[in-house]
Amino acid sequence: MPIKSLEKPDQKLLGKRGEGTRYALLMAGLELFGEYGVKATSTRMLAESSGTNVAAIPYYFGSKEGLYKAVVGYIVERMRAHIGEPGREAQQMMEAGKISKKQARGALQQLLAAFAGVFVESDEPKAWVRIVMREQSQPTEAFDILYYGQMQRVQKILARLVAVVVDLDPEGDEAKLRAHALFSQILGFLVAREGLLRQLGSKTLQEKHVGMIYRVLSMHIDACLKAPALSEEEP
Amino acid sequence: MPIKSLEKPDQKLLGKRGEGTRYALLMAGLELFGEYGVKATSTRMLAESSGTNVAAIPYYFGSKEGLYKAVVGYIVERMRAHIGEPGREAQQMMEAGKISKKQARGALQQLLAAFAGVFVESDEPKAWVRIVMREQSQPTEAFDILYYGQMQRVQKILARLVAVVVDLDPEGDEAKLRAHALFSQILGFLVAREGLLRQLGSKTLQEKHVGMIYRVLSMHIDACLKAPALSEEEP
DNA sequence: GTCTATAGTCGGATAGAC
DNA sequence: GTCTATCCGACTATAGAC
Repeated sequence: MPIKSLEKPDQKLLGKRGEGTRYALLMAGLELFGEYGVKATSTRMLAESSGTNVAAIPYYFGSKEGLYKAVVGYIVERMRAHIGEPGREAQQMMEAGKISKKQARGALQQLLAAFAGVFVESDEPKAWVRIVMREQSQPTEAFDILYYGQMQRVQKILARLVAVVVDLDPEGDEAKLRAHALFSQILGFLVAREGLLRQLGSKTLQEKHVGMIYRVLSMHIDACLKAPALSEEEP
Repeated sequence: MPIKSLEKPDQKLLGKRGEGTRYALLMAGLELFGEYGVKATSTRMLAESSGTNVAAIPYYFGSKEGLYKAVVGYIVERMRAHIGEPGREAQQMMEAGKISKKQARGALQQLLAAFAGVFVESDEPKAWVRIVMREQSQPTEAFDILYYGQMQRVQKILARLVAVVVDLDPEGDEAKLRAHALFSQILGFLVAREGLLRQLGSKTLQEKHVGMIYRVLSMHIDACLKAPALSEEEP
């Protein structure tokens, strides 16, 4: 039984008969779509991996693509649970009124560390992260589900926190771009991992590597936030 | 003007009869494998796009996978031509003897700007970049061709330059990880572009965005390089 | 070297038994 | 709700004409 973490078997969903099959397909889709992509994952693979049969896919989800979209919706749901909390904290702080630079800096470190946890943490990138990345570089219809479901909120929070620290317009391009660059530093340890591992001469990320990655990222983030505002354009 | 189309039709390759067909397939593969991935690209698509026929693929390359490997080999060849130059300069400087921190800092900025040119520049990420990224996150047999063909060298140069600037062991993990983090900041504008574009409220990257991205990246790189060495482990 | 025709396989979706 | 059997289209690779 492979699936872990994101895939907490939600017992509430298993009440009705048939929900077990539905859920099993969802989990198999999460794993296989992440590993091989939608096109390369056959309904037969899904049926075997889930312990069901090919006919169950059109029955529950209309089609293979329907299953894929349901998987993406499930990812959004679970993302909320995982990185939602530090995000909510930061959001509440900002909405509650003024937030100091120091607080914003701390919130950024915390939020980005949460992402680093997801991206760096595990030996093998989690299947759902791969799905998200694939949608980023080659968006399908399902990208909207991801973006409006969760990503947009995270982007906004990051940009606003950066804006507070560096004294920028939170709606301006510089805040957005700088937030994106910060986030990218973390992302790189996920998407360009294979090359990194070869350079480190290791098959997987060792604990010593992970520890140093966290420290390097924290230091770099801090350094970047010390850089002053770039654009002083008059309106 | 940084990097231009990887796809320069090399006339020298078109001498013999049949080389035109071979080359046409190579170009079609570059485009279609980048756009859809290997599995999702059919031999029919390749034949139509190249103006040839399906039988030409096994004839020249043995199989569709053979064509893919040939495409990856071609990418390495062209990468050498493009980002090779600033890399060679930096390498020669280092091999020639001592290199000052200021020189190393300049070389890093130059080298990373060359990558930014490739990654940020065009509206649509070039097809070959997508192939490289796909191999990073889900390496196939072809990854070796990429890694030992070009990437390894770039990694080494970046790590050594970082080591000079920050006073680190060029073979140590910190230099490698910090170089990787710097590179990632640039990479993020390629792999997470869709989300960024939505945040910017734009269908494509505008010129004003590109300009600001360059400035932000340059500033961030400089800021990160000012951060002191982290590890002071005794041997 | 090029291309058409075709073999042989595997894909997704469906029908209908249980 | 579940599952087997099956349809039919799309796929890769090959055979063989030109």
